[in-house]
This record gives sequence, structure tokens and C-alpha cells, in this order.
Amino acid sequence: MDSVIKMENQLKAVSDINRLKILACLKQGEVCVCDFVDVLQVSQPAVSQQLRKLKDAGIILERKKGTWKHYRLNEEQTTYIQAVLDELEPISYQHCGPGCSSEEGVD
Amino acid sequence: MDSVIKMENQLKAVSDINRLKILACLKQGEVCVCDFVDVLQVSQPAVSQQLRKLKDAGIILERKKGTWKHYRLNEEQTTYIQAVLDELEPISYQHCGPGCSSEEGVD
DNA sequence: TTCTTATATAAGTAAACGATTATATTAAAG
DNA sequence: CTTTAATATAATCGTTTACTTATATAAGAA
Repeated sequence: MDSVIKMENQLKAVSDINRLKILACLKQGEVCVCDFVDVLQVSQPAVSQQLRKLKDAGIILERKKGTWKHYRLNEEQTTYIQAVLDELEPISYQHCGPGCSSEEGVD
Repeated sequence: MDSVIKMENQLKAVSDINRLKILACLKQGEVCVCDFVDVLQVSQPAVSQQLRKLKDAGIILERKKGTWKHYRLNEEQTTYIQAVLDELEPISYQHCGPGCSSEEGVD
């Protein structure tokens, strides 16, 4: 099998300090892009690119709400990615603005 | 905590197809460097370098026996690395020579 | 000691990575 | 329609990665 290729891809996706921090944030629930900029202390495009890698690997999912995009953990994970998530300490963050809170987007 | 740093290091160590294959071989027991050259189809120095990364990350251990070096999985693993190992399908390999079999080295 | 064998280290290189700045897209507001 | 705001994409660049070949190290054999 080359499920080992999928494994490599998923492991690559989580073997970066900033992407691990993104996942640590997402343990609390949905987060929008602007919040990550604060937490990671990198530029907005950098955050976008990291999110894309996690999304391409199937580790996170996105939800569009107006101009905002909210990201959340995929509830279905491979056992090894789930083990990584389980080990991560949650990171708290500040919502960047009123329109950006995920709660109001949940209908 | 920056156990997240250790996590990043260990995940980097296993997020490479050749190093995953090395681990898949090691599920069968001890393996010497020369065997990996056959399995991975890369040069001997390349194998040495991969093994060093896994060793530095604490994922494998080495045992010297004359001119040979045998590598094996560390029996103590973090939960997420263990989850990766559990998911790997073992890879069978040919012992490169009589002096290279791990069995005779076990006293 | 000298030769051979197994492995490690050094040096060089092409490709991948992760950031940046600049620009494009998309949707809501005025 | 124009402006503003949130996000994505493009182009660029310095760093890291993983290989290669060449050389060094270390141990057993002759």
C-alpha cells in the first residue's frame, strides 16, 4: 500500500511549529484567519498558506461566512494525527472583532 | 510548555518517506545499515544521515557490533510516535550478509 | 602493518519550505 | 458603483532538507 504516502503528507503537515499552534488553537473550536495572525505573530498571507496545507492534508475544514472564513478541526482523523491533537495543550486567543466570533455564525 | 518543540522535532523526524520505511523495517527487529541501502535504494551515506535524525529524535537506538551497527526501535515512545509506528505496515528485507544478522549479535 | 569492510562525516547542490511584500479576489457597507 | 475589510494568490528570497560524491574513521583479517 502507499497509505504510507498519505501518512507522510499528513505528518509533514503537522511537523511545523506554527501549524501545531494553529491546531492547538482549534482545540477550543472554530477560529477565523485574523485570530491566527495575532497568535502566530506572522503575516496574514503566511497564515493563509499554513491553513491551506492543513486543509489539503484533510486535517482541518473551513466554513465561509461573509468575508470571513472559519476553520475547525476535522472530526475524522487518522489515529496518528488524533494522537498529536490529544497531546497538544490548547492555546487561548482573542477574537479579532465582533463579526469574527464563530458563535454568531453558527445557525 | 515547549514540549511542543519536542513534538515538532519528533514529527519532522518521521515526516519523510525514507525514514518511515526505515521504521517499517525496524518493526521486524534490529536492522543493520547495509540492509537499509537495499531497501531504500539510496546511497549508504544517505542512510547514515537518516538514521542519525531518527536517533537524535530519540525514536531509534543503536548497538555496535564490530564494524556493524544495528539499529532498533526505542521501546519508549511518545504516544503520537507510537501511533505512527502502529499504523506502519512492516517491511521485510534481506540480510546483506552472514555477519550482519542481528540474531548472532544478541548474547 | 596493511588491506578490506562497515559506517560516519564533509562538502556541494538542487529542490522544498516558510516567510515576506505586492496584488487579486470577494463580499459587505456606504 | 466605489470603498473598505477579510482572505487568497503570486512573486521573491533566505534557510533547510535530502541527496550525491569524496574522504575519514574504526575494527577485523591477512
